[in-house]
Amino acid sequence: MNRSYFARSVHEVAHDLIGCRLAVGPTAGIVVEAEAYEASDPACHAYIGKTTRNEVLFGPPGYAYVYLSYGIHSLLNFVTEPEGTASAVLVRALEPTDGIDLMRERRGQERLEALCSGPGKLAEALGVDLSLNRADLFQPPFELDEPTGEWAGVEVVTGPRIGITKAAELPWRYSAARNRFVSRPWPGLTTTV
DNA sequence: GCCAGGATCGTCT
DNA sequence: GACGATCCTGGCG
Repeated sequence: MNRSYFARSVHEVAHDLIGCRLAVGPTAGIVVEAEAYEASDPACHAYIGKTTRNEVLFGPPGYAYVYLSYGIHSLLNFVTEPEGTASAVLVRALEPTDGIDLMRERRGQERLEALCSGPGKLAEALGVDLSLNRADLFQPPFELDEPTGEWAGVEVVTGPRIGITKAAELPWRYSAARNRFVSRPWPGLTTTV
């Protein structure tokens, strides 16, 4: 994987990230849920124009956008599309694979399903905080790899995004089908390939 | 199992 | 001064 992977449509990237392996330091997991936020989208932080906080969204792709939600949780995004076009993929859930004991320690939770099944949870489990805002996804501590083995060609389903009030009806949430680590299961999903 | 409530702070008006 | 791209706990059935 290289930087041009992120220079595509935010929707393509969000879809294709499902099944990819994301490592941050000694912890890692498979991406099983992600959401797309594009510049023309009222729910996107870039919608209001460039500010100090969202500046990285307007820059080149393949960088991390991390911000604080509800004053408590750090949320991890990947900047997509060419420089000048502001969009990002929110990483919403992982299936844990590496450093699981460390994740348990950081999260204060034992259940495997409770470690990375939500954007705030996975950031805490991976040790992602505001200091990683603007970090290059192609440099340590990040490591990203395309799907291998059973994850190659995994079935992806789409549905409405979660936890937003603006443009909540757009089906820009992507997740692995039949996966118990997604942040929230739902009935009647549309299946894509 | 479901729901209500509270924690907590950077960012923007 | 208000508002979140959230999470956990406790109460109730």
